[in-house]
Amino acid sequence: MQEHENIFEAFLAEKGLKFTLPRKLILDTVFGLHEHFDAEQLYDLIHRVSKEVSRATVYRTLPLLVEAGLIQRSVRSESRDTFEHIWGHPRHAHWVCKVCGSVHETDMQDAVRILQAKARAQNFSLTEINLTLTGICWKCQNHATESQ
Amino acid sequence: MQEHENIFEAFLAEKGLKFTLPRKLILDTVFGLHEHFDAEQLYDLIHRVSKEVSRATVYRTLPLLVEAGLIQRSVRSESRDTFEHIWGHPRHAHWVCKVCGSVHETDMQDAVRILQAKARAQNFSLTEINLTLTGICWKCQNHATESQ
DNA sequence: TGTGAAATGAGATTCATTCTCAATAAGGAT
DNA sequence: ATCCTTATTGAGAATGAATCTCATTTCACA
Ligand SMILES: [Mn+2]
Ligand SMILES: [Mn+2]
Ligand SMILES: [Zn+2]
Ligand SMILES: [Zn+2]
Repeated sequence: MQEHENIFEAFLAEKGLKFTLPRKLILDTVFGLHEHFDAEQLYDLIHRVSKEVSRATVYRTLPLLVEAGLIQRSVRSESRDTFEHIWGHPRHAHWVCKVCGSVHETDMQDAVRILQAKARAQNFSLTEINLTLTGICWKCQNHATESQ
Repeated sequence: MQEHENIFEAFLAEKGLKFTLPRKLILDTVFGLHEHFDAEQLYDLIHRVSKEVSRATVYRTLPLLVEAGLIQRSVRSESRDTFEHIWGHPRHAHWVCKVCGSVHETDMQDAVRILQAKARAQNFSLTEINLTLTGICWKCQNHATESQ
């Protein structure tokens, strides 16, 4: 059994909930992915493997995974909520280009340290950090320059 | 004429758009507010003063204000997009308590400096910073302790 | 005052997400 | 193994924020 399964099972047990097959399938698919994803993409992916999980269960399970600290909401893409796993992944910031829509990631350990100190100072028990930087990427700036 | 009006008018002119009465009403209401708001709240507020602005125009104007750099999307509240003005306001981080839902703000000039340096280093033209920290506030932690 | 483009309002539409509820599955107790 | 209670599920209906449509109005400028 993989560690994220242990974590989720323990989390569910704590709340008197069951580690069912649909929940296991969803969890494993999420941790088999290494990109941001939304509920619909996840539902499609699971369906390639098995027809066992309904859309409703996908939508119901995602908030449980968030609560368990395994995933977090990420940059909202168009009109959909997106997620990414955080368990086992370093904190990173998202740089969103408002021209081409690309999303880059960078390390943010230095900023994280500052924020964690701030959280301690005000007695805030910090679990998620969501840092999104919006602007124009270097590629799109170059395009703008060329076309002048 | 207030400065945000000048900025918006210049922005619109640049794009061949007009600084109309509905847009002016929306802008002034936004800058008369000093809290986070969503489109519906804004629409209601404007309606107390005048029946001149439709819901559609509110929804259409908000992205223009974002593009003009006057407001930005903020912490998503329930299912609605929320906004806050940024022009004339220092950057701040949002601390969201996942128990009571409260949203606190703190200064983040130090983190901003780090991020701006990072943006320069990778040639990213940075216009918006959105930093949301999720966890449990000190009040809710105390409640949890008391009830044990 | 006339012209063309931009803007608007009312309401229809979209579509991601949540909800409902009857049917199942889990798993502890006996 | 069988009961029993409670959690879970799937299918589809419902919700509702946001967007779109399009006929009408306003604007800027000549
Ligand atoms: Mn990411
Ligand atoms: Mn704020
Ligand atoms: Zn770009
Ligand atoms: Zn709280």
